[in-house]
Parts: sequence; structure tokens; C-alpha cells
Amino acid sequence: MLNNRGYLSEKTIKKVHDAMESLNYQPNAVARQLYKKETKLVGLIFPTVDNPFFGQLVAELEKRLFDAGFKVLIGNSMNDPEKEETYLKELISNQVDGLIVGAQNKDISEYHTSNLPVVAIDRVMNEDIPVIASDNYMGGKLATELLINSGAKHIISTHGPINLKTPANRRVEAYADVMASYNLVPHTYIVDFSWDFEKKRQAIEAMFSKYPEMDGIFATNDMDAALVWQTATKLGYNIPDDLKIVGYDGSNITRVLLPELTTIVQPVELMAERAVTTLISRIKGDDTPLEQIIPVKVWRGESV
Amino acid sequence: MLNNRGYLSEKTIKKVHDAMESLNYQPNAVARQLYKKETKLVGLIFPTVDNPFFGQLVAELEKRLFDAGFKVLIGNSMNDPEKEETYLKELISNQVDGLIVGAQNKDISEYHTSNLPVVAIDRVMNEDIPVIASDNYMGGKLATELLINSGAKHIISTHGPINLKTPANRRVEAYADVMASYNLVPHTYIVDFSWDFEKKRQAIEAMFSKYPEMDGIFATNDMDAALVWQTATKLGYNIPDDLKIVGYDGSNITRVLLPELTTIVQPVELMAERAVTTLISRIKGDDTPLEQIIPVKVWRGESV
DNA sequence: GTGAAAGCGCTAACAT
DNA sequence: ATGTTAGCGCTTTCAC
Repeated sequence: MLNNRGYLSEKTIKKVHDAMESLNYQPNAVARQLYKKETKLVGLIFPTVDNPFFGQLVAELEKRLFDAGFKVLIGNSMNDPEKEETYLKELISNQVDGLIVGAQNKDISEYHTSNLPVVAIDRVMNEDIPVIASDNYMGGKLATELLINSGAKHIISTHGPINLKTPANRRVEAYADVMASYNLVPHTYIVDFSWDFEKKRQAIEAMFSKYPEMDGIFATNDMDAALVWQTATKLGYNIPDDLKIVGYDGSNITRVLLPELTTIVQPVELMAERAVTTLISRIKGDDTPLEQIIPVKVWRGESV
Repeated sequence: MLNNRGYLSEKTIKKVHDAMESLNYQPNAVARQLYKKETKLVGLIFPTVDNPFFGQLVAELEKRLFDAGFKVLIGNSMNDPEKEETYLKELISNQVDGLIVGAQNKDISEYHTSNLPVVAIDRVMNEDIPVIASDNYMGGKLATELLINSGAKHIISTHGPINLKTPANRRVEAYADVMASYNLVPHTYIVDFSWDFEKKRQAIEAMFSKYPEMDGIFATNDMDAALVWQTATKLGYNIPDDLKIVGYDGSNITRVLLPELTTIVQPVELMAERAVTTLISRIKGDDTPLEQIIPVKVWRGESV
């Protein structure tokens, strides 16, 4: 009818608008999408939104995408490669204009074969997919130095599965480098992100028996750090006197619920901002940097 | 070509499948949606996913919707009625098959006028929209009794804006009833969900000066309870000796990051499950109960 | 300046 | 049993 061409009497305009309201008309976005081959939809694939870090990240992404006129289709991969693949296929099938991925799974070929604009957060995908990450190496370095400078000598670093290609591995590299430079022996211990809390607790208890002389822990995320803290307290350790703990992530929720935890803060807002602008550039067809490293900060609690 | 009709030689089938793979073919869901007038999309409108309770709730909803064959379009309303309205319109325009709403805003007419299947969580919308809620009255009762039985007399109950029609108001009702039955004077204090942490902190500090004799607090959510705890500690209170605190929500994250907080646990999984099955019934056109109240549990920490 | 028609990719009904 | 066509609701192009 009228939407685009600019003539028409006011009376007609009003009439049509009234009709639109009374008939409760909403333009059918699906039909427009089909014709335009543009959905203004962005897919988000992350492990789960039930986590302080990913929850905040997704919230920040969603906010910025909304402001840029995109709606968000969400897929929680739950660390399940199959679910991730299903999501990916369905999102592609849904003709999303782009994808922001932070899931922690192994390689999935669809990311490579489809020529959909994709941005990865804290995950290496392939050569032409841009990655946004916090300065993991610096974070690992700061954390380890924090522990060493406050007197810890037997420091363990927890981390996810090593076969996963993620920039987060650089945290452990930095830890090992710093330990070596102080002539200390590095020890790493696996606490898989996908385990449930019970399994994590067991693994952490096992860590305490395996390393009885342990006096410092660099946990690769704050939830793990909290579990370590609780286990330590239960075993009679005093924090930070007997055991010093540094976490990683420093999301909003952690800083309110457990401000006592010293942790490395990932600049979530900035990462989200960069991810969105990078994705939009890609959608437009512009070139973007392939790697963007965002500086971290230290949150000083009382656990170190 | 072939997808539906069941004859064809195996060779042809293989050939087509190969072609599909080599051409990287994915059926266009948008076209199918246009024809079928069914998108297999469900919209979720919640304040924000950057919150332990809503994060977990959205994750649980998403999981169950995925299993039922639906994808999820998410909208974080951020307690902004305008944003909620925009989302609602866009989701309707996107032809979602249904909506699950837990946003905390005032009435929005579109919910009534469109005849889209809608389910509300912890929010009263209108007469024919089914509501899923935890047993807020029982939760308020349990919380208040917990505080009274451990010796508190001057108990304050924090809550959101009163003009909001939400079943959560029943927590305060129960609090008032229990207080009255013990001949204690009820006091309520507003801590708006939409305030940022800084503003909340200020409000809570003001509460401490307003009620110097306060020895018990029933906070309407765990984040607020944590802020109360911190403020109390800063002011020299000893928890639970000088001040007893009970929260509300008891989500996964809170129970890991702050297990010491005694709180009323909302059965998030069950609520999500009910919301999804109810929505699917509505989509099918079946009748559903208009109100489903799910029992709460007590998480015993050390704050009471 | 305004009306008519084609086509986005799919599915279902209709011919062959 | 297989090929053909109409149409979902929109936008754009092309006539008038």
C-alpha cells in the first residue's frame, strides 16, 4: 500500500493506520526475509547461559546486537558437540546473517564450509574466522605473579581439556613461563568445564590429596575457584594464609556474590562490543582484524 | 526433489546426497516458514540473562524447547518497557509460534491483542494467559519463620516496586501475615530490580540507617541478599549473630558462589518444564491450567 | 505518480 | 508414480 511512496492524503494515511491497528497488523518479517535474503538475525552459540561469565557475555552481545537492529537466536551447546552441530545447521538453515560462537567444542566442519560471517570469542576456529579474546597470556602471568608475590611456592593451575584449541590455553602457558622464571615447578590439573558441580568437587578434592603441599591455586574460572575455596575451607585450610587462590573471569555476578575472590577480570563489555562490530563489518563484507586481544584487569579480593 | 516420496533407487539417493554435501545445501527454513505459517521459533522475553536466576531459567527453557524442536529467539528487556514492547512486536513480526515471558514491566497491550500463545513466569498478565510461579506465599512464610525462629524480632522485607502485578508480591504478604501472627511489626523496603549494583548498595546502606535496630532481613532475591550481607559486614555486623539474612531464588550459581546464604529455592527446572509443556499445549490449541504453583524448598546456609 | 506482476525457496495439491 | 503449478507475504521492477 503506502509505506514507501510519499504522496497520499493525511486522511488516507490515518485511515490505513487505524485499519492497521484495528486489524492488529504486523508486517510479516518472514516474507520480507525470504525476498531480501537478509534476516537481521544473529545466532549465538555458547555453552550455557547458566554461568556468570557466559550469561554476562550473552547479555552484552544481545544488547549491542539489538541496538544494531539484530535479533538474537540463541543456542546453548552445553559442551555437546552434537548439539552444537545441530544448532549450527539449524541456524544456517534459518538464514541468520551471522554467528558469534564461544562454544568449547572440537572442530566442526560446517563452520568452514558455509561462508557465513562468523566471529569467535575465546576460541580458535580456523584461519579466516576472527577471534576476540582477553589477553590470556597477560592474565595468566598476572595471576601467577600475584600468587608468587604473596609467598606461594607450590602452585597448581587448573585448566580445561588440553586438546581444545582455545586462546585460554595461553593462561597456562604464561603460568608455566612465570613459574619457570622463578625456578618453581609448574603443575597443571584438569577440571573440565563440562563437568557438573559434583564431579568438579570430587576432582578438586582429589587435587588436594594429590598435592598436599599445595599453597596456591590459579583456577581457570571463578566458579572453579569458588569450589576450590569451599573444599579448602572444608579441609581446614585458611584462605589466604594456608592457601592462596586466584580465579579468572571476574564477571558482574561473581564480583557481587564472591567479592573476596581475587581474580583476573575479562573485559566482557569490550569483548562483546568488538565481537559485534567485527561481525557487522564481516556482514557488510569489510575486512576485519583476525585477532583482537583485549587487556585484562586484576580484581583484588582477599584470597591472595 | 526427493525428500518425501518413497521410491527412487539407492544410487539416485546417494547422488543427491552427495550433491547436497558438495553444494553445501541447507534447506531454507525461511521459505518453509512462509509457506507453513509455522516457524518452530519461540520468543523468550526476560529482564536479563546476566543474573543467576534468569540465566538458569533461560538455560533450562532453552534446553527443553530445543528438545521439543523449537529454536529460541531471546529478548532481554532490561526492565525497559519500551524495549519489551519493541521486542514483542518484532517477535510477533517474526512469526514466533509462542512466547514465554518473565519480564518485570507494566502492562503492554500487545500481549492481549495478539492471539499468540503466551506463557508467563512469575508475572500476572491477564486472565487468559497461564502463569507459572513458585509458591511465593509459602516461600515468604518459610523465610519469615526461619528468621523469627532463630530469634530475630526487627525484621525487614525487601521487595520490588509494589505497583507491579507479580505473584512475587505474595512473598511480602506472607511475611506480613507471619509477622502479625507473632505480634511483630512488618517493615518493607524497596530495592528495585532494575537498579544497578551501586544504586542498590546505596539503598541498602540507607536501610541500615533507617532501621538501626534491624536484626533480620528477608531479601526478595539472592543478589540483594548478598549486597545486604556485604553492607552488614562493612558496618561491623556479625552474620548471623547480629543480623540474620534469608534470600530468595537459590539458583545454581548462588549455591556455588555463596552457599552460606540461607535462601528459598525456586524449583527452576520444574518451572521451566511446566512453562514449556504449557506453551506447547497452547500452541496445539489445547486447554491448560491458568495457574501453576510449584513448591519451594529451603537451602540451609549459615546466615540465619 | 500509480498499478501490476514477478519472484524469493519452499510445500501441497493437482495433473499427467 | 512422477512432473507441474500455485501460493505463503513481502519487495522491487517494470509498465502505464
